[in-house]
Amino acid sequence: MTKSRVTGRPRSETSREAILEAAFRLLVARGYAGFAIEAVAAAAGAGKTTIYRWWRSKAELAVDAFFHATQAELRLPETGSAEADFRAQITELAALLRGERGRALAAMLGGARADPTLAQALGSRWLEPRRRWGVARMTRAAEAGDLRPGVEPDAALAVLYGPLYTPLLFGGEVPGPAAVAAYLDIACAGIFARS
Amino acid sequence: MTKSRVTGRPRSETSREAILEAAFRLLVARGYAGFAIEAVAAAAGAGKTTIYRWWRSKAELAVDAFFHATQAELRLPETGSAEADFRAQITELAALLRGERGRALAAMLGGARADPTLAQALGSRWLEPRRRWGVARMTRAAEAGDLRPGVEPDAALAVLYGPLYTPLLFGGEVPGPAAVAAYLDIACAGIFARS
Amino acid sequence: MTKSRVTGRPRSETSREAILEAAFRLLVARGYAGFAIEAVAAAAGAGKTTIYRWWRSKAELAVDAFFHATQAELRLPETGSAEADFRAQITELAALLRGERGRALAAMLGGARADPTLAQALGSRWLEPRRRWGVARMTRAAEAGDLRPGVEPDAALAVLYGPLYTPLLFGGEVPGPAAVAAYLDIACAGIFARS
Amino acid sequence: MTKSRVTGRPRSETSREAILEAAFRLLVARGYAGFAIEAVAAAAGAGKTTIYRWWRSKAELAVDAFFHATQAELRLPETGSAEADFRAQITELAALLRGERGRALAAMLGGARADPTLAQALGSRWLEPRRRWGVARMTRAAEAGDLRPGVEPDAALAVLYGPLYTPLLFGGEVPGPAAVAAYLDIACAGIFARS
DNA sequence: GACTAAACGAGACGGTACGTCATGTCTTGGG
DNA sequence: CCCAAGACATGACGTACCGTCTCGTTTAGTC
Repeated sequence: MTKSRVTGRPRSETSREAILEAAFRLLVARGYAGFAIEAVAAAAGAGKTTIYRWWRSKAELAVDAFFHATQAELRLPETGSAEADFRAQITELAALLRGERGRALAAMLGGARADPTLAQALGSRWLEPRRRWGVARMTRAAEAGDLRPGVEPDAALAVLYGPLYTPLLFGGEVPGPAAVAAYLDIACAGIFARS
Repeated sequence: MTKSRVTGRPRSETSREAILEAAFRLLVARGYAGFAIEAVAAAAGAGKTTIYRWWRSKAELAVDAFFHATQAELRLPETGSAEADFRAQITELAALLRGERGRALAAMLGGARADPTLAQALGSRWLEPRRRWGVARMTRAAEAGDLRPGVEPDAALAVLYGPLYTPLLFGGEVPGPAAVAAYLDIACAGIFARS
Repeated sequence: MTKSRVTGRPRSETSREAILEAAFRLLVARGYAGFAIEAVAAAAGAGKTTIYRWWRSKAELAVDAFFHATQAELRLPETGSAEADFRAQITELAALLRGERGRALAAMLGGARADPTLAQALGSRWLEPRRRWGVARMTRAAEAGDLRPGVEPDAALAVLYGPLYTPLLFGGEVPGPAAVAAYLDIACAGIFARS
Repeated sequence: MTKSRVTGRPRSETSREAILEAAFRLLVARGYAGFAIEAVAAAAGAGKTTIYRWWRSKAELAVDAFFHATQAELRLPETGSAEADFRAQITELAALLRGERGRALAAMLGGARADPTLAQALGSRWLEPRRRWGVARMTRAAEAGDLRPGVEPDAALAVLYGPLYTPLLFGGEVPGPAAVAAYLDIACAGIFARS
């Protein structure tokens, strides 16, 4: 239990949101390089001190800004068919990555190489929840006998999600719906048993 | 036809190599963030001018340093079986990425998000040659009837290579030999026809 | 007629004294530079608001703190001999300036250059009363025929007090008793008629 | 003999002078408080780095700026009469202190209380040379029998110069020619023997 | 063997952003 | 209405690199 703070001026919610929104806009518009704390402060009409008070690093701020804009927007579906669930989720994810959020995520992924704390934050807040759902769903599919024999959940997830993220590395575009469907056809053929 | 330069002191090969080696070492040791031109110059015992004379940007220098260390080390194999060729090449690539070169490449991939010229340089010098070989090999396999029906070469390559690069994005480790084999089993099952 | 304030919590005398004493201690210990409002508030266990409510500027607070510590400690003597009176008063003043109060005064004199309100406050509360007494005493001495011919009171006071304060300007120490006596010998020889 | 530097781009004299002049102007116009390194850099069209490269502190820069504007303008006279020498030098000094240079010096004297290095710099570069000349001249006068008996050089100098500097402490004006003459009459009467 | 001309090391230059600090104002809940 | 606590916008601090520039010094080939 954290000791609840009772004295002093409370944190300004207005300022917090202005900062997160300015940060997200800068991230989208100018990439992680142009994402300077001073620029965020100026754009948000906030002081640098306020930013440093609440976010320990550029990394934390970037991740928070991303999630402030993304929220719980992504569904983690659950139908009868594991293949349908993964296809739906990945298709939706691809759509998100093709938009502003994708630009922001790509920008952060760049910064993540230079800043391990950003990599870790992204891993624990973005990747890990999806991964947990994926492993669980894949395991249930295995128990239901829906996977081809010898398919390990980890490897299957790598094959399903890897092709989606890779273009972000080399500055390419996230694949469009047709390309996603095409690679999912292949990946699913390798993973799921056909009745 | 550019007029051939005949007079003046010729470029110092010693200096060029010292710079490339210092750059590579810094890239590996401190990531793209710690990869400062001033630091490279100091480590190489060179002047900043010399670096800026021969490399237009950090990006170019980084890429050159990477290839100076990597050379033509990667084989693009050619046996009777497309599947065997891809598995061999990807397994070898995974081994390279797990070493120093992988660290350097990961560092550059980070910088590439902030610096489009680096992304482009990496794309054209690293990714594209491999991709060309991959497309050609995949096309020949298709013509030989080795692919499952409906498999497009682009999508197949995405499924083969994507899982390898993705961990670089989130700060993870490049998969080890067993993990590579496991995901290749799945990917190949989706791509190649079984006799 | 000011309307007497009847409602609300009355001003805390405890807090007022804690602030003045903390201010004086900081002034002595760390000079005008280290004399930060935040530091005073922290040392006094007070809020910054309380300080700003009651003192309009650092200058006012410093002067108040100085006089809170000094009070009416300095006698303005009155014997038969003007020379004796001035020597006594200046000797006593020198002793005071060599102690904590001198350190505080010196600190404020520094701030006074940057802050005219402080200079003015010091002038009107510290210098002017002494000066008034000095002019009056000197005038009476002139009327009594105790001054050398042509000696103007203002100039005489400048010669008497100037050597005392000057070392504060250049970071030197206030002169000790012997040095004070030595310069007073000279100054008095120039001012007072010898019977 | 300092080792002469032979490599690298030589220091820009243009930049050095622009900085010193901007610093002096700011010192005169806005006091030591408004004398910010950033403001100097902006006004001089220089980078902050350049200032920090050549001046270790605000203090050093201020003192250098003052002397750059003052140069060897002050004569240290030498005639037959010690009294005439001192009167000439002090009268000239008073004139200087009443002008821009006086404003700058006053500003620095304020800063000196907060910054001991400034006090020291001023002491060693401004006060000490004058003091050395004063002690030497006074000693020669003593040997020539020109001083009243019992007059110590240090005390005599304090009486001569103290009244000139003291007004700087309390924000007052440096005395005008008439006031200087009046106090010098008194001081000299106490110091010099009359034939 | 002197001359020419480009490359070299060194490092100073004007800048930008960093993360920290103190200022003076404000906004709470509690006394 | 006062108080403490502390968040807020502002703006200077001193540092680290950026990419450009100007030096004096090699180090070839050409006359």
